[in-house]
Amino acid sequence: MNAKSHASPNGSPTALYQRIRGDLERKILSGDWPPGHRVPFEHELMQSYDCSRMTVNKVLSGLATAGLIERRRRAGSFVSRPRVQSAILQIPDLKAEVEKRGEHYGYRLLALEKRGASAADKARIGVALRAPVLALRCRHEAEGQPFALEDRLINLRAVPEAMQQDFSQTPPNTWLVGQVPWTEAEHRIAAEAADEATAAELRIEPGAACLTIERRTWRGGEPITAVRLIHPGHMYDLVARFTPSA
Amino acid sequence: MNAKSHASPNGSPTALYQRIRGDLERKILSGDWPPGHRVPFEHELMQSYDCSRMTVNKVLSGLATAGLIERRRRAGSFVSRPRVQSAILQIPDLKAEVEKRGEHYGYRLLALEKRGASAADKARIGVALRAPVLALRCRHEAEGQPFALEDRLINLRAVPEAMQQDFSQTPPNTWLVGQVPWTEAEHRIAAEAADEATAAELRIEPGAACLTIERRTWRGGEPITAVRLIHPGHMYDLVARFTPSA
DNA sequence: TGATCTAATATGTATAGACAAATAATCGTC
DNA sequence: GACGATTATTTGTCTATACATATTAGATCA
Repeated sequence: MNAKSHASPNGSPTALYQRIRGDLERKILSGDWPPGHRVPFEHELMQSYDCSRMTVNKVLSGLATAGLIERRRRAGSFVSRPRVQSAILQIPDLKAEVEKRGEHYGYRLLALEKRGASAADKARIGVALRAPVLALRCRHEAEGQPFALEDRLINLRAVPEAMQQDFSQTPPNTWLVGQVPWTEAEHRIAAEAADEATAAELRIEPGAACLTIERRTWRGGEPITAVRLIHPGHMYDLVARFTPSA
Repeated sequence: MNAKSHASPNGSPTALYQRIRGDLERKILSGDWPPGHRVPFEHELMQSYDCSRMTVNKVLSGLATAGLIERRRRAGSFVSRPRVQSAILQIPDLKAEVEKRGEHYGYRLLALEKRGASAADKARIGVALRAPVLALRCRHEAEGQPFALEDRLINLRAVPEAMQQDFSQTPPNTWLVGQVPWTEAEHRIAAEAADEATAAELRIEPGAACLTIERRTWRGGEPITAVRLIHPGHMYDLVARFTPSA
């Protein structure tokens, strides 16, 4: 028996694997199979679809790593309990984002300093006291209007190349993305009132609501960078979308 | 030759698949293999690890669906270009979250109305004009202190059971999670100043910075619910974490 | 030179069979 | 009925093989 004999009956060229996966996903996501429902055993599925166990196994393990089902030996596979409420949060590259909307992107370096890490720096980025760090503060603009303040700390032990970079031209944001690989990241999102300095630099009223995003990244436990982005709350929305089934 | 002969040399019981995957992931995430680098061919890996092609194929396809590599027939597999900056945003179940911290959770239903969808409702949740919706507003408290205002619209055509539910006891939040499966969600995060009513209900100063999260969910294109959560900005942080390698 | 055809190659999908490991169910014993 | 050992079932992993399919590099030809 050869693989071709399993092309779907209607002649569509979809792989059998995809077809089974789609069928099961639909049953689960439609609520047809509620959480806790037992998915057919592998040997039942191989009969239904007239295929080998490897094929249905691949489908079921895939669904398991995607979190749609849970599998227990001897017991079977079960539709997972209520989905965790999670979403993919896209942290945009500001320059690319602005230009994608056809607006003119502007950038201004406000301050740059190489220094030994202070106690505050240490708390923020997690390097040793007096370890070399690069601190910079800059402003992003769209059509001449400030829309984000970036306050960044870079661990120079992890990213020594940062010293060679001319940050008066390239935003650190844009440079670091794609330059330095990371393995872990943490984000913290909060709303705060703008203080005097921030308000002046963003050209908004002191006390106005701002959306702040703090982001820290590591590579194998070593801190890379910590950044704090302050957006005027009214002009910036973060949109996160989630659709199951990669 | 049997499967057992591939137990890792040091006697660890890890599956060969896991070991290969770990090895390759480390190479990629450490930056050892930079973006664009060609991963060894399947036949090369099967020689290195002395295993069958199916095994390395499973590893490589896994890495591909995880987005770490890209595969091209005849050309080979390549480490992906700079990772998209995305993160898993955990939208917590408020009640569970508060109780997890050992604090007393309180809840108060402020308003509940069944009505035909207004134009505003239509814009917000996407149902037809005058379609039946359930609108409710409630407050979440931790240790007696308000920390979130929930303003929700439920599409009664999609979730008729909502009418039977006693929302003066159970937060809609908690009830909907795990009750109604969904396939798509959209989140919008912004900072806003509290208006008079909001400030009174949250017991904060009018104009204080608030973190608002809007969330809309669908099931197969049909709107389920739209919710707006308003948090006093100072007391609520959202933490999102990302670690590659499911 | 440039376009086109051809063969080689790497991945994509699938099969059938094998043994390992975990665990639910059963049976036997006290 | 409670407890413990045994058995059966299901998933987890792996092998060796096969053919399909996309794509590239090289050969061929206009």
